Amino acid sequence: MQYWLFKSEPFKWSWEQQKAKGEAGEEWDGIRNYQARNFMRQMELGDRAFFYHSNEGLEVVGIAEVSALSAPDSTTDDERWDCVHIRALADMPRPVTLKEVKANEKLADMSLVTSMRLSVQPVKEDEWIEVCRMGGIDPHTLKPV
DNA sequence: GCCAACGTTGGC
DNA sequence: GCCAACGTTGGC
Repeated sequence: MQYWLFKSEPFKWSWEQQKAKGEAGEEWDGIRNYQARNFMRQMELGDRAFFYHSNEGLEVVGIAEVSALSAPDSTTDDERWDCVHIRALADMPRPVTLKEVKANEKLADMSLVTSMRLSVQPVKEDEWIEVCRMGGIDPHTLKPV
């Protein structure tokens, strides 16, 4: 399994809206960046992802999973762009802020810190575990700890 | 609201 | 293929 991070500005598409979609999940449309698109093409069903609120909030608010493989983005006719679907799995019992991530030496190489503007990012396994620990969630059961 | 970082576009 | 201009992202 691979790990990822999706950024969204909450006034455009929030974690609350994502959760409201439930099991059905939702298309992660609107990505117009090659790097982000390429990461989505690498995703597999069941890959886990952090849901991060940018601009407002600036924190990881929940955990989602990839629920559909990358396919043409329905919001454009431009063949270059495709995207996955994701489904909300669990709230972060304690949202992990960007400030906390930056303050944690173990997360110094995390894309959230080093590639600030990238909206879909890979997360290494040890980073995944560390952010889960900070957020008070068990990375396996997704239950609060 | 500002502005730095950075990706994309287009002229040459 | 270079690089200046421009647009967008996102933290502050």
